[in-house]
Amino acid sequence: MSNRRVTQQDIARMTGVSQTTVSMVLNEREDAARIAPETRERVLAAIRKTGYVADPIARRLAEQRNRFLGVFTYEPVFPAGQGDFYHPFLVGIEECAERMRCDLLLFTSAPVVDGRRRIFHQDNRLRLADGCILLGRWLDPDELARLIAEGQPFVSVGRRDDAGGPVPYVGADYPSATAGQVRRAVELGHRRIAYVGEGAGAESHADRLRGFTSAVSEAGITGVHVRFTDAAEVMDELLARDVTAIFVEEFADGAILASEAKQRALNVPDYLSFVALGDPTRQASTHLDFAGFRIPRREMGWQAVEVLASIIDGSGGETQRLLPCEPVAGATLAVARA
Amino acid sequence: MSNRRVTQQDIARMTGVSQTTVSMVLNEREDAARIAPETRERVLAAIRKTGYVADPIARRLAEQRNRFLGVFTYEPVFPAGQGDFYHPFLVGIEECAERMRCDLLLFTSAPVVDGRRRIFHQDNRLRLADGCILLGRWLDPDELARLIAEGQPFVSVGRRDDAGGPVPYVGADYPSATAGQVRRAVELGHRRIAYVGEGAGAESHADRLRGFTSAVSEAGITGVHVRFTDAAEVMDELLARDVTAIFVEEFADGAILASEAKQRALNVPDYLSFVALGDPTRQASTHLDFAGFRIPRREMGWQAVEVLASIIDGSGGETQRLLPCEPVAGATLAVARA
DNA sequence: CACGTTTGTTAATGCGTATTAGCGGCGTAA
DNA sequence: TTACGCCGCTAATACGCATTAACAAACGTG
Repeated sequence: MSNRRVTQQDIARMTGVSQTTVSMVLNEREDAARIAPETRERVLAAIRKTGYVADPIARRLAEQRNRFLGVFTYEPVFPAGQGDFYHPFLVGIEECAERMRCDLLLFTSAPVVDGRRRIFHQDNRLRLADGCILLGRWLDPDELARLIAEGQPFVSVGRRDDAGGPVPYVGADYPSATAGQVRRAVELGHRRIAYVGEGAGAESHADRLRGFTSAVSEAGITGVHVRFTDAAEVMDELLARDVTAIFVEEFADGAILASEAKQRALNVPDYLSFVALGDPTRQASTHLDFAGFRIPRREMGWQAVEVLASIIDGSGGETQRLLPCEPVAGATLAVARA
Repeated sequence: MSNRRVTQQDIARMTGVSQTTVSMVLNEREDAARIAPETRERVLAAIRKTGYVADPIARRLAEQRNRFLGVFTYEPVFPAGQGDFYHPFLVGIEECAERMRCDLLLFTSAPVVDGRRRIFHQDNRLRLADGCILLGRWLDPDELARLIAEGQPFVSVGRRDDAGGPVPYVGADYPSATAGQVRRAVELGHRRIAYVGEGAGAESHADRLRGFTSAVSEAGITGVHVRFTDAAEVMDELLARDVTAIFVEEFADGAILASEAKQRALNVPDYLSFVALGDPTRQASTHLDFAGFRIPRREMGWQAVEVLASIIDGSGGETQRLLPCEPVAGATLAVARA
């Protein structure tokens, strides 16, 4: 028995019609050609019997689409560690893809160079999909620029700066969310607050710092920006600057700083308040219920697929969306100490 | 300006050679044909100038294989809930697929009928992949039989009974692992032990009970099989039967029964020992460190891809593998009470 | 000089699909 | 009777690449 895939030609031979007729029946092209109901039934019967499915590769070559949505991540899609940051995005992506009757193609074949995957390489398979979702804290601007230049349909999950053109994205509105937390702190009497983190590099970090800075200046209070290095060192500096509330870019750093505070017998939140600007992205163990906000990751994944679909079928519409983050009251932000 | 992609034909025209020559240069087919170094350089120069990349679609069409591995699950691949049972399998699958330079195709488009997805349906896209990994506690025997009958390359993660023929699988050796735990209990003086669970239906359940039963009879002790209904009810029965150790098929049921024991002030493990036959598959919160074994889920995923690859390229070899489970000492199995 | 052999290149073909142009046969109106 | 349109279907082609067979030219070898 031949292991070859069944083709339209096979179906055609079985039913004594031409390959064209089989294609017509499959695509229900009533406009292009009429098929006698009797013939159509014969063809359909053969298709059912053999379990024939159109080869997506050939189909894409001929008609330029195959109902595949590509998913590219710089790290493995299924991380071995816990605290899986990508997971909620993928839940949303899968849900929307399912609704659109598309299959998900994970580009696991992308080779790793210098510790991370690359979109463009010798055997670039990106075009196997109709369009592509890009996931990752940071995306290489050069690769983004090339995607845009080549006109490949894609959407980034997370806001991206222009890269030789506007980048389609569905991101979280970090500036507003961060500013909201700053205002909350101000209402609670905080007048000297700190931002601990890079505040640069990845767009998501820059956005947080931007929201922080503008809200601080608007409220007329003092904002301090400190990079995270060593817990003791950072804490020394923050205390020296008489800060009453600490905004951490990374949840995990917040957990570390809070435990440092505990070691020094500084009460959280009475002496020192904490705000975590988003969900944990790294493994972080803490019993604290951090104040901050929740990134709508599932919704972001869902909407990214929506935007991608609109790009693919050229229906236009806004290709850059910022989604609001849900504030979390938490238990680490209290009235500022006297 | 035309937005069309650059093709080999374009390169050929630019350099005054044939499309074949361009293809030869690209694939470095020294064996098939020799290219003059001077010609090769001219072609390469044009390629560099235009930034040409081979169209993967056309390439796969000519090569007659996709380098897609399909992944089918009856439930969504990315479950919304925590305690994600599939995840470790997928980690292994992805790792191996990456090594084989294959992409993963998730059949998210499979429609849900009667509360679960089906492999076979109107618009069956299974053949889109070169081969397919099947994931799930339970697989429909009819669908398995059809897969075999149609000669579709596939591998099940988890042992499956014959379905009109031997089913290729990579499973966990539940009988041995369970028997090992029984022997451990016997060594600790247990003489009346219970198996709580279905022990039938899914192969993984039947396998556990089989291992339990044979080890019990081999040791000449008394084994009791009880289905899990209501915690109090089950506990009544087990105590009435004077059981000293409880083997639970489902981790979550073990957690429930242990808390029932605690309510009755029965000490675990001194009065009552517990063995969980595998990792949690449902959400289960417990502070107990259960005795039992660990299912090598990641390894199973990895090896399933290996077996699938050997089936696809027809290199033969064993298509049914059982992997050993790592015993876990835990803290719930102790010397039997007097 | 007839006859291989090696070298560099190309024409032709196939992969599986969608699409376009058309072809006979038939009925109907001019 | 001719002209025209409709019906049901098919031949031919394009898509971009890889592969195979073949070919022309240069180069020995007896």
